[in-house]
Amino acid sequence: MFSFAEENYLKAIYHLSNHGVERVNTNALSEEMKTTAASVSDMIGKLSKKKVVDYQKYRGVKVSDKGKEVALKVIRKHRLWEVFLVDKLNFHWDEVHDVAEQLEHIQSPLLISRLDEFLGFPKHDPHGDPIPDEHGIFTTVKKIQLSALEIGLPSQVVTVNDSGTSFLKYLDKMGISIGTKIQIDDKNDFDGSLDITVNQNKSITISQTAAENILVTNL
Amino acid sequence: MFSFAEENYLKAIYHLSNHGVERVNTNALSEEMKTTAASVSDMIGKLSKKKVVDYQKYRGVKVSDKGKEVALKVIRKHRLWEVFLVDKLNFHWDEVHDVAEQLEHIQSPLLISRLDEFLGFPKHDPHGDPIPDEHGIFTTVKKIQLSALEIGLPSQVVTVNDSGTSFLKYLDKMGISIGTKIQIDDKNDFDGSLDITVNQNKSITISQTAAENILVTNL
DNA sequence: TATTTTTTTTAGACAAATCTAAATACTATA
DNA sequence: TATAGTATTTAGATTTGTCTAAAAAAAATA
Repeated sequence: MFSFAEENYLKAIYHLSNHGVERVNTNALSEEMKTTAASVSDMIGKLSKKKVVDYQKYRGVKVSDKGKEVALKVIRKHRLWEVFLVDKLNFHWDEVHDVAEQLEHIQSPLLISRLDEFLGFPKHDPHGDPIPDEHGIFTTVKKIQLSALEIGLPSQVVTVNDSGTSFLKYLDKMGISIGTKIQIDDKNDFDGSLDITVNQNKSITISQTAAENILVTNL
Repeated sequence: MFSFAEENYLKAIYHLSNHGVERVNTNALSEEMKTTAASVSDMIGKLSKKKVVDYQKYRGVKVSDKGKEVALKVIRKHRLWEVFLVDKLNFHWDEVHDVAEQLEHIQSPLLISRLDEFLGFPKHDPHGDPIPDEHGIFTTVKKIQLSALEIGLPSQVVTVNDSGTSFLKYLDKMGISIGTKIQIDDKNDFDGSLDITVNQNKSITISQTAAENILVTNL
């Protein structure tokens, strides 16, 4: 039905458009896909002909209802496989992305429903991102950047913005993972770094960059 | 390193050449791959340039040492995934082939070694075929076609030659699976069918075709 | 051994996904 | 609003894997 390349483009468009709301421009997409603007133009033309994106020349692109459905199916598969890798095969959360990028293209509805069941119908992947159900429905909690949290308010880590290995390893070292309770003790204005208390027992300082990539929810 | 198509060709050549012993001719390969002889010629040329097959024009092809290694890796992955599907996701043995054909191309040595461990280092897939270890080594038992078994000798099913759904469903109906004990009571010369006793308690008659596709070992 | 039949290879084309380079459209600025 | 600069698209090529049709080689048969 859809090639790997087409599925990857749909996923990227969906992602960059904030779940299909805004239009995505060609250059942003070429950067995300690590390819040229010309290639993006070509592919968007094809996707448009297949009615999975709404495309207006020079005006960017967004997924159609059908395209959103395809994108969500791929995302569902990606995240379920990530749970499998971490929960069953003892992968570390910074090791799963590349493998899941491959596994997400396996075509077999039966496989995915059985995998979902085998994993106990998880609602979130190892990075805290929600897993859409077979109809593409998923729940979101209201989340803010840790850097935007008020001093003194208790919060809990729900997800991270950067799935790169180096960031995830940094979080490990700091003792921060999905579900970790965090409270800001003080903000250092000169560099934006934050003094925080982790799980009510450990005080550390983290950079502004790190704090912007940690998303928390108020408790 | 190798495309899906290349991996599939190597696997087919290895298979048709009886584990790389004999030369495989173009037509046999085109039938196996469900493609044209011209396409096979093209692909063999590419594989030959990559030194994974030994190719002589008009004289057929066989895998080189390097090619055998690649083929065995793919076969190992295919069979491990089949075990996963049957043991963990409750697939039936006639449902696993198509999905495993996709999963066998996932590239991640870590994934495969972890999967192997998770499955308890299985030695055989659900159809009774041996699973090569990470070095491509696997053990075989001496097996003969059920149709070639002598009357009266006890035997046990080790594998089946035809992994098609209809054959596997037929075996289920007959109460035959990997490990089933079979003894031939009589051979009917006019059509080659066999009267057999299954697991020492059930007498049935099976066709010559079926008997040729069931491989047993003497007990 | 000459001829027919079968098998295999070559030639030329096509679709998918990509690229570079050039052309075009849009945007921002003077 | 004309112009410079940026973003986007088109044109033309390339690679991979496939195809059909034709040519060439090998095998079978008379």
